[in-house]
This record gives sequence, C-alpha cells and structure tokens, in this order.
Amino acid sequence: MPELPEVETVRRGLLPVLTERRIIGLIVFRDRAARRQAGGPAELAATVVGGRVGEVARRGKYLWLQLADSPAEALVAHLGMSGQFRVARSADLPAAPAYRGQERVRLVLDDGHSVSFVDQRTFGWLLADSLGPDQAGDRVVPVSVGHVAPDPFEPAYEPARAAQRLRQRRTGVKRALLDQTLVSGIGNIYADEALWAARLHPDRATDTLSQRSAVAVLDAAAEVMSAALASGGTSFDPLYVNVNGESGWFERDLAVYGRTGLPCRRCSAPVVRESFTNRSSHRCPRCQRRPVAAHRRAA
DNA sequence: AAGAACTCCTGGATGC
DNA sequence: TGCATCCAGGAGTTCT
Repeated sequence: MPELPEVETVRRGLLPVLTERRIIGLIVFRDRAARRQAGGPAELAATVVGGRVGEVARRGKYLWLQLADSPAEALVAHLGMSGQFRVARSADLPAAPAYRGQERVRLVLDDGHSVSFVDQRTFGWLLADSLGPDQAGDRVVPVSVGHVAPDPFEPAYEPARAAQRLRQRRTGVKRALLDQTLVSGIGNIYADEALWAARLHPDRATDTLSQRSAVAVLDAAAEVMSAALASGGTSFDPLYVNVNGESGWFERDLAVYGRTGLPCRRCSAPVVRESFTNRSSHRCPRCQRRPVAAHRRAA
C-alpha cells in the first residue's frame, strides 16, 4: 500500500516530468476517480486544462500539483490502495484506457508526454481544489487537505506535541497512529513496524502511555519510513513511477508486516497476525505483550 | 462530539 | 478445471 515513503517516491519521480509543464488535456476514463469533484469529471478537466505546474507538493499520503493560469489552484491526488502514476510519450498511447484497463485519468502535457493515473482497486482519486491555510495555520495546502496533520518529515511537525495529542485520545495506540489528523503518512504497514520497534501492543491504551513512550513510537514510525524512503528512492524508471510498497525493495527489511509465522527478528518467536478493524495486525507475541491496560471498545 | 463501524472496489489467491 | 469465496485496506461517511 502506498504510504508516506511510496508517495514521496512518486512525488520525486513526477518532479522532473511535471515541473513547469502546461497541462493541455485531461481525460477521465472512470468517473469514480473524480468522485470528490463536486462538478464531476467535466469540472475536473475544465478547471485543470490550461494550468501550468509549479510546485509538486505532499503532506502525508496526499500529493498535489500547484497550478498557475488555472481556476483551480491545485490538482490533488490520493493513491488510495493501488494508485500509480505512469509517464509515457502521449503519441504512444491510444485514446482508450491503457494499462490493462486500469487507467483512470490521463494528463496530456505540452511537451508531448502524458501522465496516467492507474488504479486497480479504485480507492484513489483526483480533485481540482483551491488553496488555503491548514487547520493549525502551519502551511498553505489544498482545502481538501486542511484537516491532515503535518507528517514527520515536515518542518511543522513537533513530536512532543503529536505525542501529547496522541495521549489525550481514548483509543488503542495503533488506531491513533493511523489517524491522519494526529500525524499523517502512517498506514497499516508502518504502524505495525513502528509498534514492533517500540515494543508496544497495538491495543495499548493511548491514555496510559508515558510521554516518553509516545514520542518513542512516533520516532520509530519516522525512522522506519525514512529507511523505506532511502531504499525506495535509489532507483526508478522514469516511465514507471513506482508506488508498490508490498513487493520489491523494502519488503525484505520488514520486521513483522506480512511475516506471519516467521521468527521475530529480535527474539525468534513466531510473528502472529490478528484481525484489527476488518484488517490485520502483525506483531511479536513475546516482544509486544497484550497490556493489562488494553483499550476496551465501547459495548 | 469523539470514537468506532460501515462502505466503496478489483483481482489474485484459495477452497471445494 | 471452474466457480464461489476470501482477502488486501485508506479514508470519507454514517452511526452510537
């Protein structure tokens, strides 16, 4: 799943392709990809075409292009679970969707390239949006991203403050890590990895954490995402902006995610997989014992 | 109103 | 072999 490191890798791949390019066409092949646009696919195309790309920016898992000469000030993208961007010479592509029918939107650029949003599971989306201050007044972001907290790689991110807010919650620590309004960029993979590194059970009640251990688990998340970015950013094909966090570069470095039954890298106890909010959690049953003060769900 | 459940979706893997 | 079922989950929406 694309989480912060994967989205940042995409951003870096798009940077040289899109910066200073004018968008001269936008084709929506699947309306669902424009479902967040109030005026639908037509409005998305109408507001973006003619725009010139300035900054290629990111907060957490949200990516956006700042646009000049456009009624929309930004084109926002979320990759969902399976979104990718592919770059091609537009002449190479027919007007019909490519990439095994999974192409959802295509941007045509003024230099003869096209950038395709490809998304098998269709949880991703694009949105033409205006800019405004975020909720904390830290940064100007698209309005649709205003509720998202700074991610650990941003100057505005303060671990001590994030830890305090986390401790004020009445929930389990994994739920809190996945809450993008607390700290952004963390998904299921890096949440499991951070909890393993900090030796915390996913259900540990947030309001029983010391400030020290709350900071520790946030620091662990930042560290593991930083390491993933370092290995993911080393090489990528300009024609394929890689977002695949499951297979490939970082998978062999994971400690618990997807390693059910394999030995814990610290203590060799077999990693267990447990159901969590209709998904799964991976943990070491010895290093991450269920606490007495586990968060209890409301009856 | 905070927190948790529900919902959207596709295709590869699994089971009989 | 073929068909049915399961499974992956980010985040907006709805419910309690």
